[in-house]
Amino acid sequence: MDLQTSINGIFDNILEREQIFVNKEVLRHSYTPLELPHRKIEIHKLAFILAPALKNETPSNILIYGKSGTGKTIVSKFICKELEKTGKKKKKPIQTIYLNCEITDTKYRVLANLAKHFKKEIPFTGWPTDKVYASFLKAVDNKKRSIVILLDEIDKLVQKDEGDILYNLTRINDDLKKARISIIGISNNLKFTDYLDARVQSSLGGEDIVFSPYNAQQLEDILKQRSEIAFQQGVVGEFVIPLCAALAARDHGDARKALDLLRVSGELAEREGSDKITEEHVRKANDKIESDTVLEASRTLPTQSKLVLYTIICLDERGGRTITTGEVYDTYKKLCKYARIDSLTQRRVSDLILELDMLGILSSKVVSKGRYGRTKEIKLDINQVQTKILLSNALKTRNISNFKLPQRKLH
DNA sequence: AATCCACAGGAAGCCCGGGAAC
DNA sequence: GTTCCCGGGCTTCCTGTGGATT
Repeated sequence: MDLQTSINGIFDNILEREQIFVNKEVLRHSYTPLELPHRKIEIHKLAFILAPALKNETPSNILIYGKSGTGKTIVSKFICKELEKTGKKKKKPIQTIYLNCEITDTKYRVLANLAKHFKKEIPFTGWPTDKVYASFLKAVDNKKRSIVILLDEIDKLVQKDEGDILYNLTRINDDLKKARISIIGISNNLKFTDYLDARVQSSLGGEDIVFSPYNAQQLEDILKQRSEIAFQQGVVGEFVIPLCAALAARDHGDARKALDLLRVSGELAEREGSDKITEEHVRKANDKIESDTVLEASRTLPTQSKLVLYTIICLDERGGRTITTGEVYDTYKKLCKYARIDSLTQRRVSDLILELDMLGILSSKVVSKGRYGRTKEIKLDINQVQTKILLSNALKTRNISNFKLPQRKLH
């Protein structure tokens, strides 16, 4: 009976306890606030460059640089929205398209995705790329209009050697009779133009805008602005926002990180049933975010990468010398044999280690040991105990937790 | 100064699954 | 069905290299 009554009101109880947040969505990165603090100059510059679109002229292509969490995406999206709005008011058809090149990461997909915005369905794969291009061209050019294409994380395309799509896109106006296309490229990498074709470089980089990282004070302003909408009055402790700002500023002024910190701190406080967010919550949130991202990354790793990571953790536990590629490969091969899984070549494993590095799970550094060759020195950046348990669970059909490291060879 | 280790990491090409077109 | 494309994972083969040792 007692149990019944307490369960009956379970959601009421939870809702009653929600004394921290008013609107949590405000703290997510996808949320666009009405005002973007400390980005006035950039907004004006962008607007100035894009304004010709409203006078039936083609705006210059633009390149936007800046590290992650400096507001590049949000500012560009904001401006595009405004541009469309004004275009509608003035009866000038302007369409803006947002594409993230980390997801849409090949020329085929970029073109297919663009074509989709003009009601042209193109299969995931199958067509020759030039056919997709032609089909996109036809769909766009069926009436007079201005189009602004926002290519986020454009450096990913170049990295994957798909940069020639940029050449096509920057020259597309030559093939168009009615429509006009401008491109805004957004890049995290300041030096990515170095890898571009000189012709693309000149036409894409007509205008450059650099977003510098926020400093701690600016981050504080951003957090203050959002926290006023996000939280109940008086729940945010005095030093909470400065601490979030300081922690994020240390991480190259990443506003996303600052917002995450604040949100997770709030969630932790809420879960504890506390009615105030304290600095302690922020510290806990900082740890939680770090371990969550790493664990999540490890969980979604393909089997072979899991095996490689497991090998490295085992070697690291044994301690002693620094870990090198050759050592990892030897042990990995034994582990594979033990688990009855086909092993990959050293070349491939070397790439897998690099991938783990890029995920922030480990850091590897190429060092030369003189007579004893050149190799990568590998250092783990994660909570090994948790990750090891997670990995052996994920691979439990192979029973790898019983795997014993072979005796260390004497050098 | 020459040698040589133990790899790094580029290039090319294979194989496979997914899909379209004929 | 066959034949064509695309992309991703992988192998094979390869050339390159920093610096301790000879």
